[in-house]
Amino acid sequence: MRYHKIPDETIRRLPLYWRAVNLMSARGHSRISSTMLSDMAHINPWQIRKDLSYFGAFGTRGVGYDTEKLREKIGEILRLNSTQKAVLVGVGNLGIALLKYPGFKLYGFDIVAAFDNDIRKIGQTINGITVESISKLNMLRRKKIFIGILAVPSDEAQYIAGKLIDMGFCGLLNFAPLKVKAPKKVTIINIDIALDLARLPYYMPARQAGKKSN
Amino acid sequence: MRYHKIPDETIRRLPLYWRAVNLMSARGHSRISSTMLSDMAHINPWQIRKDLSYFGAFGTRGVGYDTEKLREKIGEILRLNSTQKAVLVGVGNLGIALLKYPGFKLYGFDIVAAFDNDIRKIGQTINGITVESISKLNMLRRKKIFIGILAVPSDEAQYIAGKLIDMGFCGLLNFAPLKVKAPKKVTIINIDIALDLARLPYYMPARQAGKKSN
DNA sequence: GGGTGTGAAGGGATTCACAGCA
DNA sequence: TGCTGTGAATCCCTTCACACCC
Repeated sequence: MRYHKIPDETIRRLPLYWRAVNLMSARGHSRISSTMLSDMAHINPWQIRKDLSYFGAFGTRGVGYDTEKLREKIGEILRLNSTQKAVLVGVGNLGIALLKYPGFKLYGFDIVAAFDNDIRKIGQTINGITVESISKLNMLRRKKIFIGILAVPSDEAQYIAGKLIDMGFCGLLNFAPLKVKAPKKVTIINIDIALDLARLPYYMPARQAGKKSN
Repeated sequence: MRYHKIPDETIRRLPLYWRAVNLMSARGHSRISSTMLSDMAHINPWQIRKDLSYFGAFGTRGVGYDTEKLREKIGEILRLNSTQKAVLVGVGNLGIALLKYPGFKLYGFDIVAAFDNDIRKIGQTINGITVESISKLNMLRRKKIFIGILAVPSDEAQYIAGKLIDMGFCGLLNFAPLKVKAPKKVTIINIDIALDLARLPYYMPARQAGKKSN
């Protein structure tokens, strides 16, 4: 397969494969087939094969994929093979949960600093990170960090995002429930918890969802 | 437009419209056009019109949509017009953040109970909710609650989900990074924070993402 | 004129079916 | 035989263009 634009959906699935392959690697499997991956990631085997084939043919026909090679390859594509430093802004309830969240490590993410403008938060140490004042964001300039996690209130999100972008940040994970405006070179991934929850009742049986509350 | 299957993507966008319409309603606009909605939700006007048209024609040509009517209608489709009771299981850092999260209210969600199996958590009151032991989940049976929010560790998620489903829950919001197995009648929406973050470096300029950490 | 509603066209992603190779 | 790799077919969603009605 040559000269093909890679579907966005494929990129969305790759982290799933990465996780499955890592697990298989940890379990000592040196070979892995698309069917095994399918069982772990809950994605059709042909979908997996097609996704992987966008990046070249690194399996062996009749055999499967070499676990380590596949791990290395997916990591290379997603750029997860080396540690990614990230910065958290907003140390509220959500921010604290993120600072303590163990799941980032699996993908090589490391939150190395945290900022807040609440005087009561500044100076606190959470999970080894000491919270700094937002006015000290500038101290990041020479640290070559490009990923920011925004856990600030909606009305501050745009302002903080702007500051980070000015400082050279080009990847933001935004938890505020609004669309942050940014130049095209900056990638923003939004996680809006309530928005996802909001479509749950639609899929539920009518009798159970949407009852008048008594 | 008749007899059309409604695209899943349309359902995914409806909460966005709901939020925009509510905001316009609060601001006192009695009429709203697809262009105005577009500005707020950052979705093309023709996409909005098509999405809405799947459910009938409730705009007025040459004029736009009646704000209240549209609000009522979208709320009816998503079943957000009446308060939705939900239950939280897992009062760790993330669980606490969710209990205090103000964003659910906008969509009419109300967390009415919280459960954990950590003895130190049980009895604590967070945001007006007293944490109960998981062994007391049964007390929900007659309360007619059908939505559960799972903020438990991965290795407990499947077990807890099973318990809730046995009790008649049919909508789950799962934060554990794994696919929970459930009968088809149960809808599970997954939010996997790290998974979303994991594709950020892919979109970033090569020079900035994936550098060997020094 | 102005904004909605919608069939039709276009574009993308998924699924299929099978060729190709160990 | 077994499993990957991939063009082709299919399906689904988005976008367009314009009919329609205020």
